[in-house]
Amino acid sequence: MKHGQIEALKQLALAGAAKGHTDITSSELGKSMGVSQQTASNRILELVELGMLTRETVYRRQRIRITDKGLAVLRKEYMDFRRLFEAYDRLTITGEVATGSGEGRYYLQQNEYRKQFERILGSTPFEGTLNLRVKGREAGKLTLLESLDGILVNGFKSEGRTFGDVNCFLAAIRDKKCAVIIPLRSHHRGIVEVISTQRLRDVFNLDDGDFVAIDIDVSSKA
Amino acid sequence: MKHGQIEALKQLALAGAAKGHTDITSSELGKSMGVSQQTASNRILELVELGMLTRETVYRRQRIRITDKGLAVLRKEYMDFRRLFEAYDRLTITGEVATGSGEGRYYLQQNEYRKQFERILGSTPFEGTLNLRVKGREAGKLTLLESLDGILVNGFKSEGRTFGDVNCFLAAIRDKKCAVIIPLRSHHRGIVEVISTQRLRDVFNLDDGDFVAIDIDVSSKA
DNA sequence: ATTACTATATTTCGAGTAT
DNA sequence: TATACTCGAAATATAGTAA
Repeated sequence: MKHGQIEALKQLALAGAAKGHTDITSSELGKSMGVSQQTASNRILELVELGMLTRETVYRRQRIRITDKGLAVLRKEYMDFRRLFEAYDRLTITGEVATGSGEGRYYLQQNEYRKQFERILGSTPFEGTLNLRVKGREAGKLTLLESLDGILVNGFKSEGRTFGDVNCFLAAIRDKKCAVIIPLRSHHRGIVEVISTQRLRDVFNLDDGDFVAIDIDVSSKA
Repeated sequence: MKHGQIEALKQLALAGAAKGHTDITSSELGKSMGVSQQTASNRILELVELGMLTRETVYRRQRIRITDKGLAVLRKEYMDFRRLFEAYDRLTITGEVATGSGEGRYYLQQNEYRKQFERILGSTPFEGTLNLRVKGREAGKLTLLESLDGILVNGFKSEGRTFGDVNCFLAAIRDKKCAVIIPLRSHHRGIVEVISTQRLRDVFNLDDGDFVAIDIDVSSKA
């Protein structure tokens, strides 16, 4: 099915052919679509041929109704856009508490990062990260999260080393404010790293293997 | 702006370029659009040229983000569809009580019509119509109503005369169930004709010139 | 007025291919 | 692997026009 056909269906629907009927000329339809009368006429013929419109002539105009088949096409388009514009802005990922490599602690000790995390969390961050290992369905959410733009934490150079940009999302674990950090130039490791103002293992008395759900605000921007 | 461009924008948005970014190849985009790699590549170039996308190269893939300008185009499309699928199903028209030509009463005396109106109202209709004259903005609503498909009341022949099809909508005046009838082959006269099981002038003590609001259920179908 | 046909003009596509 | 160029082919739009 061509795009011009869907556009014609849409214009006819907007003119009232979806709920009832519309009496329209091919010139008028062409004008609303930004094409010629001839092209519009063709569209109507094509759509009738496809069984998406019914047509009768009334007072030299075409009385057009969109059939259920035509309506289904429009509804599919609509659903695509709904997915786009009515997507959630919260994401909950559940993971298993795991012991990290100590890398997170090393990063949190870097003053350039600390200053920026402090602005995000509202207070000095604890010098370490909580690592949550995610698997299966939850890993898909992590992939999604990695594609989103959150709060950008700028990289820097220090002691001859390069520290890269970090993507950051505000989040909460059982209403305790925290943040998920995602190094921008790293590959997927199935680990969610969480920072907070306190040591989360202590706050919630967590041990390796405990499952924790984290609510992430994916709408958070710089 | 071409349709192919809007389709490309939509596909990129669905791939995540609206909320964040998507790393995609021109082949992949082409596949999702049902066009070749070359065409998809062209679309991306065109959209960048139009300022609707930003692009950088990451790991031999194109990291694409939709700009606010691109998002505006998608949002406009979405709004068109929303108008289509989230339209009201009630319409209130206010009109002035007027004395009709007596035609309504004549129609209501025809047994073929009476039987069908009785099925619609649930009980025998009163042998007459209440005429409401509508003007200005309200007249526009009447035009809209005339374009909708309601409950079809079939025409017939009797005493050598042809009685045409009538379009009918369930309605209510101050919670009193009634119906609006619209002869299918008549021209707009700025009059809403209302039938009910009782004489509405008596029920509400109406005189010519009184204003009455009628709530019409435009979703009512045969 | 219309619709819609035919013929021509224009656009768009994608295979081949350089980078 | 990619992207993106050229160019011949295919598809599409429109002008002119008949009914």
